Amino acid sequence: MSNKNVFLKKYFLMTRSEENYLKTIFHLGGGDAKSITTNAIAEQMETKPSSVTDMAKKLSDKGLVNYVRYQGVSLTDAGVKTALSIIRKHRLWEVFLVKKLDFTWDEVHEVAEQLEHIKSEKLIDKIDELLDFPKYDPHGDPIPTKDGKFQERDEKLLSEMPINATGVCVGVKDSSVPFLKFLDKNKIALGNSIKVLDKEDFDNSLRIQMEGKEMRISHQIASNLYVKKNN
Amino acid sequence: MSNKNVFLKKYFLMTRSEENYLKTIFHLGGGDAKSITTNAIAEQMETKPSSVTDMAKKLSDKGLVNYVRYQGVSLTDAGVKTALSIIRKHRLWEVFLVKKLDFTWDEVHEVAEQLEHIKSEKLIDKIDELLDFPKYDPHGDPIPTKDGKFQERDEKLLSEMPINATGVCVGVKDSSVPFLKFLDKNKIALGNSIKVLDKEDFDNSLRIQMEGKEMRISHQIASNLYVKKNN
DNA sequence: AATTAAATTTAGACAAAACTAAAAATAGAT
DNA sequence: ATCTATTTTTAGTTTTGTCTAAATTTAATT
Repeated sequence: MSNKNVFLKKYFLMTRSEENYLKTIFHLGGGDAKSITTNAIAEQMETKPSSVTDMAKKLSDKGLVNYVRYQGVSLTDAGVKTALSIIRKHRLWEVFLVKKLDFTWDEVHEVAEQLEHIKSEKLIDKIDELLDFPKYDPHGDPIPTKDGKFQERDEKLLSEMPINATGVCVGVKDSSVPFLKFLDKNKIALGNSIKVLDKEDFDNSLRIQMEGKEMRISHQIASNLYVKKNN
Repeated sequence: MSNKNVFLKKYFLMTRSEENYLKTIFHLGGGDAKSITTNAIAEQMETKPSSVTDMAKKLSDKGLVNYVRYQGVSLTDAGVKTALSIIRKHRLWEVFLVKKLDFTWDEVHEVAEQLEHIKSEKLIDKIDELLDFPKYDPHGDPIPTKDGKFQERDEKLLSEMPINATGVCVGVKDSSVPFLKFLDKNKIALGNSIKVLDKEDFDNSLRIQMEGKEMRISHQIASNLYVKKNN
């Protein structure tokens, strides 16, 4: 193997497992210099803390995480960049599946988990172009740009909106299959207009108007729906 | 793990490596009850014969190949079925890349090698539908149907056509990047009409008419181009 | 039929990524 | 400040897929 390839191997070739760790650490907040514990990562990934320790060392050797024994890990700049590129691929594939292949929003995650590891810059850029450069995935999560810029949104959980506030559904916090199916069944979709009519102190449930229709929403639901407030 | 999943694991879950072996064995002719030697497989896959032996045992245990020590392997019916499903995915993805994402035909193989291992029946069926159920991939190779039917074509190598015979370019035997780029540069494309004008005994080169334009073709090229003869 | 060359398999080792069980370090509570 | 409960790491093992080197079988030749 040539010197050049040794370089490539060390700095660019990521295994599927390494990519999944970076993604998880990012989602747990490890991109903001915050240290994430091995336990937290293990729980999220349904693996054992000892496995996380092994991987932390490997990713640290590659310069992708800062790891201090017993203190947890955080992502380096290179780690953040890599994590964002995987998240970008994941979310673009989700949009592709929904827009081009008629998948429902509760079906896309599992397949995107596989597609996000396909290695071809041209492929994902062309998919991006085919979809006309979408800004959000089917669950309302923002899609990082090619150069790793992350669009943060000014959104609130429905449960945190005051009475009489109006807005638009823009995302879900919980994107599990049962929750998404529940939303479908109750005709709650991203893009829907929302007005908070009343809050019930007793159980924290809400009375809202959605697309003109009045309905009651439990706290459980309201605390998993993101709304962009009208100003 | 439940009993059901043990069943699934043994009979359905194929690793990437197992899938690549089955595909290679099929391409070497192991689907026609013919025995393929470990050496041939090793050479094709750029691996060592001892590694092939190991995998032969594993695939035999799974009922996907017939393996007799020192005699080589051939695919069982289940093995053929699995190989065809991977080849189907590979070729459909190639069509997708060319038709929907403007890849050139020399760029698609490498990416399709990755995409062919994505596990989602719905995904590949939807891709098939999006492409309007294509019968051939960008190199003219037939795409197996969902139920594993393989469309054989009545095609000849250009080098085997008699003088004055006419036909249409339908495929390439060698689909390496240099050969495909050569064809592009010389405006030789699938679908082009062809007439054999003359054969040169000295070096086996051909004088042909392609889309009305006369050109000289070396034996090397002619023996890697498939032509469908007009009747 | 014996010998030799080539192909194939076995045995043992390694790397990646996971695990278990035991040891070590940290943090919380008195 | 010490003790204990929890967290984290270490050490050693497992599985998958690969490798090398040695042993074995097959095939070819005389």
